[in-house]
Amino acid sequence: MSKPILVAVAWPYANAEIHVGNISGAYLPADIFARYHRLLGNQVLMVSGSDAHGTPITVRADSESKSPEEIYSHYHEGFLKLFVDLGITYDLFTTTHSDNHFNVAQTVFNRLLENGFLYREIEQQWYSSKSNRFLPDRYIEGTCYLCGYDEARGDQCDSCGHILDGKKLLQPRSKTGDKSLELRETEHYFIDLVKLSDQISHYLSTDKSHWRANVLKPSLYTVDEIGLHGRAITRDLDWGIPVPLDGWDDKCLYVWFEAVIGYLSASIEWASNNNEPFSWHQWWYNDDCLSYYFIGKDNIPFHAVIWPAELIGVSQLSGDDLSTKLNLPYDVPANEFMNLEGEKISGSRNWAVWGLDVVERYGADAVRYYLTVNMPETKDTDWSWSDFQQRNNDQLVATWGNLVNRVLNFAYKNFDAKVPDPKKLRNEDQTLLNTINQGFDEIGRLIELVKMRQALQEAFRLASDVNKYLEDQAPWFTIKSDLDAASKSIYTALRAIDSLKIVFSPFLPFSSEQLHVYLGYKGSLFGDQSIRNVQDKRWSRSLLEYSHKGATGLWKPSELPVGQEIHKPDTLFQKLDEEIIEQEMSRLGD
RNA sequence: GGCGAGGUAGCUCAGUCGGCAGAGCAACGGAUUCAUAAGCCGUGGGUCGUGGGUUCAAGUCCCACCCUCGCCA
Repeated sequence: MSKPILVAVAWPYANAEIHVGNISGAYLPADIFARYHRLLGNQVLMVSGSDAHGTPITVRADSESKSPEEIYSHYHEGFLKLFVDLGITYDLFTTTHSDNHFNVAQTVFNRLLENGFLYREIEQQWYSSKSNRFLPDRYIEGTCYLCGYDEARGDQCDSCGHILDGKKLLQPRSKTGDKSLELRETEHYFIDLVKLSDQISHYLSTDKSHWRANVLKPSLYTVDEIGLHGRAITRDLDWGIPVPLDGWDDKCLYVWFEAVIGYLSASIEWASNNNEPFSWHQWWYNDDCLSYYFIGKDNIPFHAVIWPAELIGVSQLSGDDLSTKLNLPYDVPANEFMNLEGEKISGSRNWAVWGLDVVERYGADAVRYYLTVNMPETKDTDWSWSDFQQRNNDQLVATWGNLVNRVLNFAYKNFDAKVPDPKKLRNEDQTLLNTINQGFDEIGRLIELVKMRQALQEAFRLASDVNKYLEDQAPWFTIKSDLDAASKSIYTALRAIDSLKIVFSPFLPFSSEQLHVYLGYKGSLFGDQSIRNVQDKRWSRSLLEYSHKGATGLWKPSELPVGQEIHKPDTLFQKLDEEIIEQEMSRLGD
């Protein structure tokens, strides 16, 4: 039975490059999950995009004398390249800066307004009479009203550490030195989370036993114990999505409100790009669809509370008259953070391992491997270069890479580069194959529970079982006296690695594809990724797509044909010299 | 200060319903050679942060405290 699965992945904010912590936290587990479900034959829709709007991007644009669009485009292009190089197979990776997303976000706003979940309120904000605009707190500096430090930021004082009310700063000025600031009243729309809080509470209390405690507990606590309060969803800002009301077009939707709508808008865009404009209903108006949101822990409140609130409040998009309401998240398997050499990753201090950089130097699968065995599923974990080098050599290369190499080489050299005919298999052969067949169920179950590190560990256990089997059978010995026994052993080992190729493929897709070729298969396990440019009414932009067309991989044990030709093998993974530890360490820091 | 997460082998981490402390790597010993000096067999290694409590039995449940990290005041 083929099931629709929505794989919703955190939207990277387009004012910084992606580092290994971001990858390990959200993008990689999502890809493993999506690839596995595609191999099972489920209908996967994996979407995300660049989060392009908001104040941090305008701040950066100002400081670099560029337009916000230039900033966002620069990082967006880098994201696309990284996801291709690393094999993160989004069916669509788009952007919030698109006609489609503007339309959907504005529709959501209007719908919430119609349904009575928005209200207006007047608040005070700093206004620059020099540049004739409101300035968000992040733009403001001044003297701390608590400790007198004269370079406090609008949201926090770096001297005394207190969170500040930006409106109380003494001698306020903008980051660019503008002192013509005054408090002015401005009106904004708020989402009425109080009105929605019973439904959120009910949602979070019903059938959530599969949710991680680090996601469910704080969310329930916020809703049931602290209580929700209304939140402003508009800002005085010109880089963003205009509020779709007469007289409000100088204000924008607040970025936290509109970016999460991207999951829905990207699904709609995907459907439209594929000329099936309503096919997204299958993932959004369908009780049978399971939607998984892969995010980091910093995003939990937005995905476990606010996004469900928006969906409940919207109920259905205007004009849709269907038997179900918009689907709420089935699971939000948020990960903790990955640190680097024991310290928090920090782009500004150059304390980071950048995705594009590390994939270029060590290859996608080596990086995917290390990020999976070290995935912060239950607590913060640490990227250590010494650990990376050792695990690469002692596990990835030694256990799996070497197994493939020894089996393929033996068959290539001693059996005329063909899969030998085992005739009838012995008990010990069948026992090994049975063990591996059971591995499909066990590893699949773990992936479905989003326990990726345990799943990969099980896969390695199977590789180790094959190594043991080879030691027991010693075909390099029997081939001298009993060719039939050696044939049975090598046939069994080939079939075992052919199965393991599938088991490893969600984690290590590139090397599995390579092994697929070495084993003499035509075609590929997965489909293709491609980047292309599209022309909106207002903007030209690029997006990343994945097509599963032509993919032949299936989540089931090998049926390796006897006599199939084996290609001359080469190593799947490279050993790393100890020197890289020192080299990489010296790159860190300023 | 409040909330949350965490503290288990040299390192990275599992540990479900309370039932004889586990895995991988590292270390040490052994047999072997098809393979990227790889793989295989075996061994050692722990006051489960500290102190109390409940229990026939506590890494696990309860209380207090110490330390680390994060979020919020």
